[in-house]
Amino acid sequence: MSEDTRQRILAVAAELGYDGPDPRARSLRRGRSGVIGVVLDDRLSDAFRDPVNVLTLDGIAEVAGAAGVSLLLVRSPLDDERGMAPLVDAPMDAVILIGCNVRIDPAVAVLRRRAIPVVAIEADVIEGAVPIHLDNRDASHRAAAYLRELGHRAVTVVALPLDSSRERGPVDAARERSSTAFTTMERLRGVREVYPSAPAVVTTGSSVEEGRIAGAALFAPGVAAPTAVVAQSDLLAVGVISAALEAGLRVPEDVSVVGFDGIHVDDSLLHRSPIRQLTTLVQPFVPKGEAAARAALAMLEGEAPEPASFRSELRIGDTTAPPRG
Amino acid sequence: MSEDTRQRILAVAAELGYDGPDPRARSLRRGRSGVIGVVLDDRLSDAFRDPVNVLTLDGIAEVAGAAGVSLLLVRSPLDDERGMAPLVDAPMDAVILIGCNVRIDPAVAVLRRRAIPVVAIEADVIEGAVPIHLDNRDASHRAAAYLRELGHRAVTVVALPLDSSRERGPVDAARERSSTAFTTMERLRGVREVYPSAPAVVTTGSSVEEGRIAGAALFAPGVAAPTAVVAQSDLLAVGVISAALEAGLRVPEDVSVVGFDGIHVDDSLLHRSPIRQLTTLVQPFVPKGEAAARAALAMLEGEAPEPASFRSELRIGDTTAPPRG
DNA sequence: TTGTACGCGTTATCAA
DNA sequence: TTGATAACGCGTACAA
Repeated sequence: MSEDTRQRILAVAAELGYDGPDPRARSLRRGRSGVIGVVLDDRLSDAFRDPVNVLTLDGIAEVAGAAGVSLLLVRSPLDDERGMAPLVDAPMDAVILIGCNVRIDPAVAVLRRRAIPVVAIEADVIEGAVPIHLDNRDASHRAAAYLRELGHRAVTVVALPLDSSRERGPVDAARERSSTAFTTMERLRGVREVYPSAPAVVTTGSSVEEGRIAGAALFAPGVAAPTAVVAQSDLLAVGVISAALEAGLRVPEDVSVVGFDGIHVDDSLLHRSPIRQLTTLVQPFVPKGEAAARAALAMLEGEAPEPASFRSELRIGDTTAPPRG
Repeated sequence: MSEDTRQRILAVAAELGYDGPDPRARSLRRGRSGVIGVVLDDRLSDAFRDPVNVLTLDGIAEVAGAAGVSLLLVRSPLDDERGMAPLVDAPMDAVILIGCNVRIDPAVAVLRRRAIPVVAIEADVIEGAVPIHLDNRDASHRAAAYLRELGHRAVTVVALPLDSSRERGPVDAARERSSTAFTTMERLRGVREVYPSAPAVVTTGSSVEEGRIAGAALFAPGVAAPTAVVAQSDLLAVGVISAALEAGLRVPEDVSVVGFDGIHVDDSLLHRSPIRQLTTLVQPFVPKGEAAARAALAMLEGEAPEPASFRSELRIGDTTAPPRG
């Protein structure tokens, strides 16, 4: 356009107090909002307390940020119909599901019909969602196999939640069958492949405190304590260790503990013991998040998304040893 | 409407594959998107690494979540004109600025004209923004006064970034004057009220590694080392301590270190020393975030927002002691 | 109770 | 290069 016209327009615009395009109208017209939704399972304030989520977000943010896309944090829809509102009402071009234990098929169905791309991290197979996979089952199998090599026979699993009800306590066949938490079940199955009858107790979430509670029950006087515990997260593992120490047991001499995740663990209780490094399965959080974001962006561009698969490594620390006697 | 009509409508809707209201159109028409933007200063992936941001987000998420509002994470606009795009393009009903060192007045001006409420946490006075205040200056003053009581004379400040350029190195009058980082300057001024000529070195951000780099320079052989260091964050303090230990100095016998924030600190280097608790200024992150979110929600409802002011407490740990001799 | 028309602010298209 | 017009999908107000 001519400089003349340009100036005239700018003048009128300024006079009218025009502040540039309105994002709402723009996104209506273009069908794009420049926003990727990230669905977290917990209350956001809980989610931020779990390094697993934060590290995964880290990877997602890295890729999304570079593409000029913002992240919308949404809590996983409750079973409640009305609870689905935030997910359905929020303007998003794509959605990434992080560790969703809750069954959110109905919500995903809505997103599908809207042609909103969905990427699912470590979820069960979801029709129409691009999977980002982690070898939860195989990795747990390897950890269990390691304990078997050490000579352990009595192994108990301290598990993540089985479903959104989040009841604490021992896992029985019925609860297992009705579980909606894919990651929890995969990790449990991996251990059962080595220890078919290993008992499991479920917690209400991944935290040191929950691990401590579960551990306190395991190491209570008068109960036959396991010689090894497979915790389904590092936070739980730290809690279990702490409960063991409080019960007067030594780790790893009296009881071995394995974790999962490979986060940077900090707990003062550990530091009062000679333990320096947790035996755990180290998973690649950041690359996982990056892959998820890349898949989401690819789908936005109409390209074929790339499913991705990641592998965890067993890191031998000093919380595992052969059983006594 | 009659049941008859209702059924007919539902039938047609299903037939046409209607999936409920489109969020984009709905938000255009209603002028609301149900989204609060949270502006962070760093790349999001860096921001997630800083517990300060995470804890503040924690508080925001708590309140926002309860109100059914989602959070949109946006990176602070670069000085670059084009860099403002994400902030201006994203559909948001209100904006919370977290620790913005960069001068974002232009962006805020746009938001103001759009009548988008702005809440600023620990920012300099911004026209039209509701302030959430922390006693950075007074708190730093108290920490410095404590060092003075102990008898320290040679105190150096290890500072957060002064501006978006983020150049490492000593702070001179010119750089101080041109600083855009309000929090950094307030904390520095607090110390200077007690030690008017205390030298300061600036880092590129709040991290253990940056603290280590700054500390390494302070404790280099042949340089007159300070007897006390005021670090402007706990992460920096940990780095400084670690550098001191590496330089063969004992903390607090040879050098005292004060932090800021009161986060849960974890660093294996510390645990190889007898240090158990950092002397630091503990600030109420979560309440601060909650207050910010409440202010944002209030403005959305057209109510008068409540500015808030928070106070930090000096927590005496074992990283401070009288100077030698 | 039901149907219809308009406007929210853009952007895309087409004609001049 | 410029100007006019339609359509995105919803909510609301008004008329039938």
